[in-house]
Amino acid sequence: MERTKHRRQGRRGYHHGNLKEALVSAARQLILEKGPHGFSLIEAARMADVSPAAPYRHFRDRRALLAEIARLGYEKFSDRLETAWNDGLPDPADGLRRMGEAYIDFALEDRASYAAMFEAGLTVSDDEALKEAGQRAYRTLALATETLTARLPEGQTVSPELVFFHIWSLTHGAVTLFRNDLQSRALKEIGLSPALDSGIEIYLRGLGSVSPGVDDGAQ
Amino acid sequence: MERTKHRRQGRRGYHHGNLKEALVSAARQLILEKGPHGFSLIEAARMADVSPAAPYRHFRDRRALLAEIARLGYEKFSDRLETAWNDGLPDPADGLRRMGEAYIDFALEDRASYAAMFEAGLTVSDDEALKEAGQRAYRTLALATETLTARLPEGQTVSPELVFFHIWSLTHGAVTLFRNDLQSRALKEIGLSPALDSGIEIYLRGLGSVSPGVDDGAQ
DNA sequence: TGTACATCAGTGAACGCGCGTTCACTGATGTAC
DNA sequence: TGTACATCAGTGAACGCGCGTTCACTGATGTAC
Repeated sequence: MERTKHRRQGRRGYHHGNLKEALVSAARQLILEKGPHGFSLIEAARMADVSPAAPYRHFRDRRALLAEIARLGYEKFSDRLETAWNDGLPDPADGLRRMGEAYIDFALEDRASYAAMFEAGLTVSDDEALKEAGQRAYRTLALATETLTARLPEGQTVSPELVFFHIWSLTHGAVTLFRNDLQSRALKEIGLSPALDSGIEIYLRGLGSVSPGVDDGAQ
Repeated sequence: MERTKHRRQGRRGYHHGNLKEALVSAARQLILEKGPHGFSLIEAARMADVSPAAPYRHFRDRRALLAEIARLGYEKFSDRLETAWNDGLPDPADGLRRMGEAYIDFALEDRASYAAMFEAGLTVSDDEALKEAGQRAYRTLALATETLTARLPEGQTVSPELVFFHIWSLTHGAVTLFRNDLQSRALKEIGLSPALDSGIEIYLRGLGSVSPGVDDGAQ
């Protein structure tokens, strides 16, 4: 088995067929195992049962593959966030809560993409398409917080940028700490999503967009 | 100059004198430039003007040097947090605010150590001393949130672990996003410390430990 | 339907590189007497 | 104060490794006629 090296186990022959996707998926798996800094193009090629030179037919270099994974991640991420936001209906606070959940779901389901997006050290200048995909996600998050702050009760004025920063920090931080096992046993049992949710709840109450002491924030 | 390689420019001769510290400090600089995954033992040795084998007189391997940096970082971090907390006087909320600032200050002043502590992928099982240093910082943070939740007004009950998680997530997330340039121009001008501070303020208000609408939380 | 040919998507060998680590060694230092 | 010697903290050469990337090449595919 091992010695009949090219006996098309999954391959169609000389041409792979959809090597690009196969490399992306192999890379994702490697990132999962070793982090975005540990993954290697050669190993991804090996996983796709292809020579080390083959990836260069589809990606300029190592970073380009990483950037592609990040880009695809941002697109999927944006889709989910937009769906969750649902134009802020019936209430911006509800939308925000749903986005928090969607954020967490994505980060946990697709750890590899999330890592490529936020831990790979890619820069906006790396890739135009990546930049645009990132901006789309950014705009979605920003829209939500702007809507929320615009509808705050009178007397309450907080800069939307600040609210954006707070909520995103809380969410991103929660994901990071949770993934790195930097939290208590008690918290593990509660689970990430409810733990973050209660944090957003408390924050929104502090903001004044939810009546204090009331669980369901629709008003 | 360049060719008279060993004409003691900072070196005392065959023996370095305090190579261990020199390596730690060189490694910190490298981590700053390339991140904890990019630093190499050989390059640190080169910076300390020493042969590639020399570090092995002081560190078991590459990870051990990284772990030492993380350990030293945790100690300094804990010192600062404990000072900031000041036994929760005059008020736990004040202590928490000061800790937030101390946290940010440390993370910004000593980016390299912070990266070694939270981004190097070191595990608790890597090193007993590292584990203990980390636990000390952890306990300090936990003590603060426990004290805070214990003194919450009647009717307000939130698990201390949750509060711990929220505040730490917010803080860690803020640091991470800020350092990775993932925030708006407006926010950069405000600065990290005030931006986080206002986030903690809002959260505490939501918790009920600060009267709503009042800036100074002493009651 | 068959053939010539351009193009595409692979191969596999090779390169140079920097790395982590080991090894036998040796110069410097400190201590016992 | 001087000497013998153990120990410490370096040297420098070498190893094997996996990596990113390039190159001339070639098999497979699709298209024009």
